[in-house]
Amino acid sequence: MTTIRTPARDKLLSAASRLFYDHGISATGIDAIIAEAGVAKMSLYNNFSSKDELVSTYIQARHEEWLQLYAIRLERCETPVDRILAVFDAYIDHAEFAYDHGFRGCGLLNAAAELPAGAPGRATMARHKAQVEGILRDELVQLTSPDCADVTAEHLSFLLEGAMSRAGLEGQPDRLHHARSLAESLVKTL
Amino acid sequence: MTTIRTPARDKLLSAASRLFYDHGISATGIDAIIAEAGVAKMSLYNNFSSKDELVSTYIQARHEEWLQLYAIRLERCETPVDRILAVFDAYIDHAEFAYDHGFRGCGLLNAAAELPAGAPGRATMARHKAQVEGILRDELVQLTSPDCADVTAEHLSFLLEGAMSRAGLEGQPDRLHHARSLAESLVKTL
DNA sequence: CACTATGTAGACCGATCTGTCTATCTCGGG
DNA sequence: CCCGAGATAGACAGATCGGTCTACATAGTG
Repeated sequence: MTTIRTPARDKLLSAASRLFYDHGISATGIDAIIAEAGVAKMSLYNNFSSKDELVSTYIQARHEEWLQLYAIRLERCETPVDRILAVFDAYIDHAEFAYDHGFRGCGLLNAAAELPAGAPGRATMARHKAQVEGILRDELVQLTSPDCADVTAEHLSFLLEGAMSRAGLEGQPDRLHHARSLAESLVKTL
Repeated sequence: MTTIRTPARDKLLSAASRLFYDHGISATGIDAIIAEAGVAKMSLYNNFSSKDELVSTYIQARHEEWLQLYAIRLERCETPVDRILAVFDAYIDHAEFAYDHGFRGCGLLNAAAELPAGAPGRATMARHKAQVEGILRDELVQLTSPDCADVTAEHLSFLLEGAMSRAGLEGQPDRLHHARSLAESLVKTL
């Protein structure tokens, strides 16, 4: 089976990713997506049942995209401190990747901002951020007590998300580098 | 001149504030705003030239709203440490005020998430966050060296914004209280 | 070759969007 | 008392939205 599979779905998802990130979700219409993807409208509805499903897929893809970015950084790590700072590096990678065509901060957080209070999508984002905090805590317990690891993991998460927000507003990743050095000195005193 | 002024504008602005915060900006239509305000459509266009101008006014109002919240907290402060923690308290006040009808994090950040990369509105938000950081720095210089004040003000800003993001995703203000205690122990070691 | 998967172009639908306009009403001040 | 400012309800316009449908093209597999 040498099937090349369907490229239309991939073209749609990557086009939607660009547009959703750059302009926001509800500001991005179906017609803009299929034009960017260079694909017929029916190809969208053959691969996704609705725009909502495309949005959900986009959110899921962004989540896995970050995990991938982190996995790459992880390969070159040896110590727990390395692996903690690799989380910050992965955020920086994401920022610098988006920098050319308009850095706007965390795509997941921006997407969440367009969802009403009870929406299931918001819980997905909360879980993603909790997972990042969990990664930090898992490394920190190798360096200190469980209680201190909990507190410090949350502290580092605040540094990450806070710096990402500020960096997104300013359109440049400097703040994330500052957060990384704050994290470094914070972790090295444990 | 005992003119009561125009109440329609105020009704519109407060209705728009609620809806913009709860459901997002582009998800909130003109018709929903005038229905919530209990006002005719022409009253909107007599007071605002377009939805965009209403949005700008909303953003400006949210900014001043926070300054007001902070000013109230400030009255009961005596030391620089008090005034630093009052910033966190003002954030908590905002969170708990919104908690009943669906807390969704910082209204300004959520609004920024719907604006494209170069939009002037995003610069307004960046300035607001820089102003908060400036308030923190102005208090910190009374406690430590200017260089250390710079670094610590940024650190505290990250704690604020990071905790606000996490709290917004989770729909409850716990994270902000955690950020406040982190800030407290951070500042007390200066 | 013929079959089937998938993709294409574009007309089309009903709903909703922002914004305009008109005609009427209400009410405080001179 | 009367006038004018501001508010009202609602029809209306033009654009855009998400989504459906049809008819046709293409390409890999038996």
